[in-house]
Amino acid sequence: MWLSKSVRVSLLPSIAKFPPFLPMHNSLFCSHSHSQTSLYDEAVSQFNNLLRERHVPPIFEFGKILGFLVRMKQYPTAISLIKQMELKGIHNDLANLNLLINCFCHLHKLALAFSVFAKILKQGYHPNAITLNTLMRGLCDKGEVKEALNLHDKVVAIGFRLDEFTYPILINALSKIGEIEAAIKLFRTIQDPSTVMYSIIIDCLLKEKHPQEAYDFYFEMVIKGISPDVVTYSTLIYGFCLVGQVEVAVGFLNEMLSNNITPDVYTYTILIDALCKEKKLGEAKNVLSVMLKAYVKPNVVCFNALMDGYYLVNKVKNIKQVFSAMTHMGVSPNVRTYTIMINGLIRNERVDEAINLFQEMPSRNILPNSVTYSTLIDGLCKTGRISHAWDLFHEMHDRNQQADVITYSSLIDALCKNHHLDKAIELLRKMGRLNNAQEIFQDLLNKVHNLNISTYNAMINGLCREGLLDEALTLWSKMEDCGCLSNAITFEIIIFALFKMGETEKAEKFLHKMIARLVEMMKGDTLFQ
DNA sequence: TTAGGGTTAG
Repeated sequence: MWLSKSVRVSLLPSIAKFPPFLPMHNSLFCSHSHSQTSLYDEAVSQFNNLLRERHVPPIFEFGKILGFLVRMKQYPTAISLIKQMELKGIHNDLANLNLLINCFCHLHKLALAFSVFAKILKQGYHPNAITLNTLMRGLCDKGEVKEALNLHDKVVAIGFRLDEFTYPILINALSKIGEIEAAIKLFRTIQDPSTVMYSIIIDCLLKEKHPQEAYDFYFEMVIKGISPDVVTYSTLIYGFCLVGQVEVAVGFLNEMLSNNITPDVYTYTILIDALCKEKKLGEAKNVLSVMLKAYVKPNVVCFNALMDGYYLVNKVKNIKQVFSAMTHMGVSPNVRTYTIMINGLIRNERVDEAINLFQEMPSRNILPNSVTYSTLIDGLCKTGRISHAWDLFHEMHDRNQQADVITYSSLIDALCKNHHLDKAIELLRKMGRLNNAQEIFQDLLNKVHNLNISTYNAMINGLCREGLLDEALTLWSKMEDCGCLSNAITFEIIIFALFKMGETEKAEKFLHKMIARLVEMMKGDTLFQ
């Protein structure tokens, strides 16, 4: 009921009036002739020209170029150019030193970032809000949110004035680590929260599935006269689609249109993705044509969402159409495009085509990541091609792509089902060396069921041999809980391992348990096998 | 010239 006023007439019927497919030859969307590389080369060569001038040009001339390189995410280059300036005896100003901090932060080299900060202080510059905001963002990006908050508290305590950019950084960081209460608490300390701050809180609440609270924040900002912008609306549309309230999302879309806020590529992509996930491909396509008519160029994310949708409804043929439209518009596929295609082909039982696509990736300069590997490994496992999956598992390891709980689960599941216990144990051994071994092991426990006693014994033995005694005992409990009672071999494995690890007390307990079980079985006139 | 929020894959 609380949303009835904001939900206007559904836009979907009006979208449906648009023609079914799009004019792909629109020259406005074709790729530009200036490549990123040439702009980069141009910037570096201009910088070198500045360095060669007889009279040192104003520092901000260097700064302009450095700023451009930072926007292009060319952090190592920017760092090396700043070093060259210093080698020539040109002193950087505060702006350039801030920029250097920014580069180190993006490369997660916080120690170096802080050493520049020390240099700023040593040279007698007064750090400004940008300096501190950049450092705080660097800490947050590295997961050191507490340290960022400490830094904030310290500088505020000495009377330093931060600015409107500071709080979005901190609130967002708290939100992203799930500390929503702390995020809201910090938000409430700010006198005049901005649209950005409201958007962050709304986004977080919706992602944590608290639509009512999110709506309350939205309502509060409107009442206070703080206008929601295209990001706020896109966030609301995304979040309400996420909690399954698509009609509310459409209401927000209508509201943003009547407030003359133009949807951008994010807004349209969010809608296209939501419709695709509901298998409403016709409507998704219509949103795409509305988008094109509004001269908003779809990006790779948008095409990826659409392709995933087509696979979901098994329309493999349409993928080629989308793929060529994408290429025609100068949008390059990325690793997710390939992963979506590989996954879609597997879902449509076209594993060989998926393998071909996977093999084509390096020639396109796109390297498979752990999701790509896991997707293909899972497909191979499910179609019984275990040895190929096993090879890929080793390949991903060699190429520094970390296997995770999903990769291990697929493989262990398949190996257990196909009686390749030796290999399952080899995996358990690898798991033991991982940070998230416990998580993977829990998942494994959920997956293994209906195994027979010799399978359990083999796995327990494997775990014991690797010194993973806790895991072995957990598996033992699970086995007994499942009604698969230990036999003499099970006890022997566990008792031997416990003695070997010096856990004499536990070993003796097991010994007693074994004897008691033996007596019990003899009483019941059952042979102890 | 430098700093803040929203979209896609197993």
